[in-house]
Amino acid sequence: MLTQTAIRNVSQPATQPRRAPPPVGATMRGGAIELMGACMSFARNSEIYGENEPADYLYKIVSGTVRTYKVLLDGRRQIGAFHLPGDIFGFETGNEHTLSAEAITDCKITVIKRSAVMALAARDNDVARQMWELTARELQRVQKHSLALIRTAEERVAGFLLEMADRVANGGTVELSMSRQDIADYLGLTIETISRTLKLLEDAAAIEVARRRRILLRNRSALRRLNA
Amino acid sequence: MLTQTAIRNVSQPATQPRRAPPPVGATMRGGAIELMGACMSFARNSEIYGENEPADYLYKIVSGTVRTYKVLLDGRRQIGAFHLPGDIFGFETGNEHTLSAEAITDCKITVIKRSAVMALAARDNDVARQMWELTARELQRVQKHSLALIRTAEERVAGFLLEMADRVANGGTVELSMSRQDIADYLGLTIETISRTLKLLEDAAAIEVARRRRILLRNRSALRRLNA
DNA sequence: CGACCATTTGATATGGATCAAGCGATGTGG
DNA sequence: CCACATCGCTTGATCCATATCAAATGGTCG
Repeated sequence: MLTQTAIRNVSQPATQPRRAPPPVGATMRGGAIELMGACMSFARNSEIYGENEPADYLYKIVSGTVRTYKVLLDGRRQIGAFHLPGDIFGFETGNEHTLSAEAITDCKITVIKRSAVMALAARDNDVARQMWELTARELQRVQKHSLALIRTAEERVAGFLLEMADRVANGGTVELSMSRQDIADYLGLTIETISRTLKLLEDAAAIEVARRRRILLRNRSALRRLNA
Repeated sequence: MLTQTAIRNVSQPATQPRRAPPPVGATMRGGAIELMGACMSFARNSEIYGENEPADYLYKIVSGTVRTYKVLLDGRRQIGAFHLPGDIFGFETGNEHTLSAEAITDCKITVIKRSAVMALAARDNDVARQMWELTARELQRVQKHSLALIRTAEERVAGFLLEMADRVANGGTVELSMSRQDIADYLGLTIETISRTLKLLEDAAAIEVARRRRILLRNRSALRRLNA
């Protein structure tokens, strides 16, 4: 049984324990940091961590989608990122999370103690380098996203679809795991604008909305043109 | 003699050589990375590096202000960051700069070969750690900025003033080194909106525009309220 | 089948952009 | 030293993209 909360609300405690039980450690294998924590499950819409909580763990997604976000005083929500299988999230500069994280779909996530990684990084500077690269890659993603936020609705949506296509595309098909509200809060638009813009792109034969969350990219260069 | 170009134009070659002559090396001193490059001068509005150029150097500002930015196909310019004395900029994940950098005022900048830092980081993982922290801090700054971009004009301007106050404030006085156009391109607004919003804040007794680029913060909590 | 929610669609409102002067510093050439 | 040009900024009038408000629709799940 899954709790299905109104998206605008603070998510409820889910069927899964909200807090990570102490996971074990980290090691290097095949050039990548292997996370050796417990593999935990998170139910749809459950909180993984909250803003301002101590950032004691790193998270690597095995399956499912995660959103990180911030809620302003007046209730507006800004989604900072969508994380997909393979992505590592939750690392911070300081000791506290600056955003909250929630499971968009049911998720399996490997959790690792941050202190373990830090200790490893202090000894093995290959690990340190990888953490740096991870951070740098994230920096570039956020930088790109912040550029996107000054653009028109059409450009933002086109850019979003191309981004998702790069990450989850199966041929020309993009299967979206997030709602229109999530997309809106990611792009700084409203659901109505998302909806209308998708139709606009469809009318322009750039995409096809097959099922609500299944988008077919019919003309990527048209989308890319909007993205320059 | 300083070239004073229209801000919307590509900046011209200045009196100073645009490309860095090979600087020397890096070392650790007192827990911070000391940049041992040539200390170069850049004239106002001269280019420090361009988007897509190889990122062979890191830059540390001794004096002056720098903007990093990107110009979209249609001519819109987005400023990614303002860098002030003490700031290090120009480090990238990849081998190319993703933004261009220009001197807003005449600048003195210490330049260091990236390869030297990387080599040092490979041996000394204290250096590696510092580079990581630098990147992480930058990530947080960009994340904060991208949050700002979905807000109202008033909130963005208030946030900008508070940010600058933290960085350059002399008591309640903020001396801005950048033009209204720079601020506009940083906040994703127009100069007209910047101007009107400043007046709005002035009418609300939150600030006082003493000289055009000298802003007095009269009521920070009012500004902070806008920034929640 | 029926209820609920996510999404779409339509009508209207509005914040900020755009277009167009006007103004006041700063610098320049006469 | 002043007249004038220029540039950065402000102010005003209008426009437009997107938000907001309000139904209608349709997919999903009990």
